[in-house]
Amino acid sequence: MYIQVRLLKSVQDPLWYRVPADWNTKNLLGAAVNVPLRNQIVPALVEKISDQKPGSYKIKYAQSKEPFPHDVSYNEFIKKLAYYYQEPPLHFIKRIRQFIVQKEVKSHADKNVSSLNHKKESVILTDEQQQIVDFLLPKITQSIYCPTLVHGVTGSGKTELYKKFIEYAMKEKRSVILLLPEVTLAVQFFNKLKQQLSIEIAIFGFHSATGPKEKRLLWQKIVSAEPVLIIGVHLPILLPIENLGLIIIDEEHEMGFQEKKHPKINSKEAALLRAQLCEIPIILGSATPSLSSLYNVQQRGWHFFQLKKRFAGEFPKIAVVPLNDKKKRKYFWITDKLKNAISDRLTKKEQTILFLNRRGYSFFVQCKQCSFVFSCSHCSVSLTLHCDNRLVCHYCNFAMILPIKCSDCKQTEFLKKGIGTQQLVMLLQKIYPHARIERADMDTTVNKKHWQQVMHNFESGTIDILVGTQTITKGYHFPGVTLVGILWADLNLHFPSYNAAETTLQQLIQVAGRAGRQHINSLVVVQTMMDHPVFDYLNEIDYIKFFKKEFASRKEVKYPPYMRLAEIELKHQDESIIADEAQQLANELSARINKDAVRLLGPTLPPVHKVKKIYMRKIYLKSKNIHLLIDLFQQINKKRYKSGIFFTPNP
DNA sequence: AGCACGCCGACT
DNA sequence: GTCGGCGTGCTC
Repeated sequence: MYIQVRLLKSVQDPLWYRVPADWNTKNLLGAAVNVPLRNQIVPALVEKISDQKPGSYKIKYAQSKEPFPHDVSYNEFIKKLAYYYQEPPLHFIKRIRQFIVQKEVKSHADKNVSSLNHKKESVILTDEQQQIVDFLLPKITQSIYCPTLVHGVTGSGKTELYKKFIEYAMKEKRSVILLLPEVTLAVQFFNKLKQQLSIEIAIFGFHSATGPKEKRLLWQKIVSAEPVLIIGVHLPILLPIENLGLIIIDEEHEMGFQEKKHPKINSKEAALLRAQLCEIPIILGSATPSLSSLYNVQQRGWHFFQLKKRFAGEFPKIAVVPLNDKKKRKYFWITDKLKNAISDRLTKKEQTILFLNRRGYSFFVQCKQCSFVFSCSHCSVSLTLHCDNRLVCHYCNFAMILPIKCSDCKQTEFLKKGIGTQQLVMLLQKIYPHARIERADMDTTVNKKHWQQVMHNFESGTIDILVGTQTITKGYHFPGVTLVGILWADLNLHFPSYNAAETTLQQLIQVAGRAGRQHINSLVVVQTMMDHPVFDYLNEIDYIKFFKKEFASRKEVKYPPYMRLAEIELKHQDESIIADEAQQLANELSARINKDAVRLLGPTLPPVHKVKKIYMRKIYLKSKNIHLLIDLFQQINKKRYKSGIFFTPNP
C-alpha cells in the first residue's frame, strides 16, 4: 500500500511513501503523517492512497501517523469545498493544521477548560420559542439535514434558544459548532455561554484570538471524540469532528462570514454544505435575515420560524426626517427633531446612540478654487481628514498633514465635505457642553483597552452620548438607551452594489434595535438626504414585507438570489498590463460561454480599483447554475496571465 | 525550504 | 591545487 502526501512546508509537488504493515489504513486520507525526506523527518498530509507502486524510483516508508478524528464525511466535505472555491483541497487542511501543530508547549498546569459552571435557573421559554425547540430537538437526535431560519426581532431571546439546543445536543454526546460574524462577537458569546450554560460542557473558542494551549486541548478533545462546543468565525467549520450534531449560525445576514482575502471562503456556505453532508440540522438566526436565506425558505423548503415578541421593553417609535429640507439650521447635520430629542434624554438622564458610518473628521477635502480633491497616492480613494489635521487613507493607512496650499493651484482655501465621527463629536460638544460624549469606531478600536473602557462606561451609564460606526451595532446590550440617531441613513444606499438596499436596511434595523430594550418611550431618528422605499420597512415586523418587493426587483435585473453570481478578480501592479489582460480574459471566457445559460459582465473597474499600488479589475458571470460558472473558471489557463486571478463563487 | 552538488574565479 | 561563493535542481 502506498500513499501520496503533500508536505506541510517546502516541497510543492506530491511525494510517495510506503505504508508500514502495522498501520490502520482506515481513515488515512487527509491524515497527518511524518515522513523521511533526505535526512530529515517532516510533517505531511495524505492526499491519495494506492495499491500500485507509483514510479520506478525507490520509495521510503512513512514514519509515523498523527492522531486524526474519524470524521466519515470530512473528505467529501473538503473535496466539495475545494471544487466550489477552486482551491486545492490541501489549502483547507493546512489552515487548521497551522493552528494545531504549533510548537509543542510543555505545560502541565493545563487545567481543563470545561469549568464547573454555576447552575443558572433555567429561563422559561415563550410559546414562540418552545415551538422551535419542539421542532428541532428531535432532528438533532435523529440526525437529519434540516436548515432552519429563525427570524427573531432584536431582543427576542435568540440566545436562550441557542443555549437550549447546545445543551440538548451535548447531552446526546454530539458536538456543536457556533459561528458568529466577527472575532469580538465570538469572544463575547464565549464568555456569556461559559457563565450561563447550565450543564458542565467543554466549550472552546477557535479563532485568531485563541491561544495555543486552548487550541491543543481542543484538538485533543476532538481526536478523542469527546463532545465539544466550538465558537468561532471561519476556522471551526474546517475542523474534522466525528460526532458533529448541530451547527448554529448567528447574525446569519452578515457579510463577516466571507473571508476578506482570497480565497474568499464564506463559512456560512461552507457550514450549509457540511450540515448537508453530515446530515445534521443547521440553524440560521438573525433579526434581519438575508434575502438569500428567505429565498431558500420559499424555494427550497428551509424551515422558518419567527420570534415577534421582545423579551422586555417595547419597540421604539421611528421617525424619518429629511436632512436637505433647505431650512437654515445652525448645525446642518443635526435636525431640530434630533436636537430636541437629545436634549430631552439629557435632562431625563437617559442615553443616546448616534450612528454614522464614516470614520474621521470629514469625508474628503476639496480646493475651493480648482476642485482638486486630495487622494491617496497608493490607492484610488480620497483621503479622509482627521481632527488632528492629518489626511488619512482608510485603505492603506497612508497619512499626511493637510498642506496649507492646494498642490494644484496654490490657493489656500479648502472645502471640508461630508461629516465623520470625529467632527460629529466636536459638533455635539459645542451644542451640549455639559454632556459626556464618547466616540467608538475603528480609530479607537485599534486600542482595545480604550474601546472596552468606553463600552463599559456606556453600559454603566457614565457616558450620555455614544457616537459610533458599524462596530457599535453588534452584540452589545445597553439598557439605558432610549434614543438612537442615525445621522445619514442613505449614505451607503446608492452604493453601486446590487444588494445596497438590503444591507442598508439590515444595518438600520440592527442599530435601531439598540433602543428600547428596557424602556417604553424610545425613539429612533433616521436622518436622510433623499427619500427611498426602504425607509417604509424600518419597522422590524415589516422587514419580511421588504423581501417580497426586493425579490421582484432582483428577479427583474437577474441578480442573486434569483441568479447565481460569480466574480473573477485580477490583480497586478502595472496598470497597462492589467487592462490588457482583463480584456483578454473576458474574451477568452466569452468564447467559451453558452450565451443562453451564462452572461458575462466586464471587465469592469471596481469603485476602488487601486489599493496599496496594486491595480484591480473585475469580471462577473451570471447564471442560474453555479456549476457552469465554476467549470468555466476551471477552463481558463491562469498560467497564461501575469496578473493574479481569483475566483469568488458568491461575492 | 534546505541541502548537496558543481562550476568558476581568486588566491596561495 | 584548494578554498569558498553562489546558482541550480532534487527531495519519494
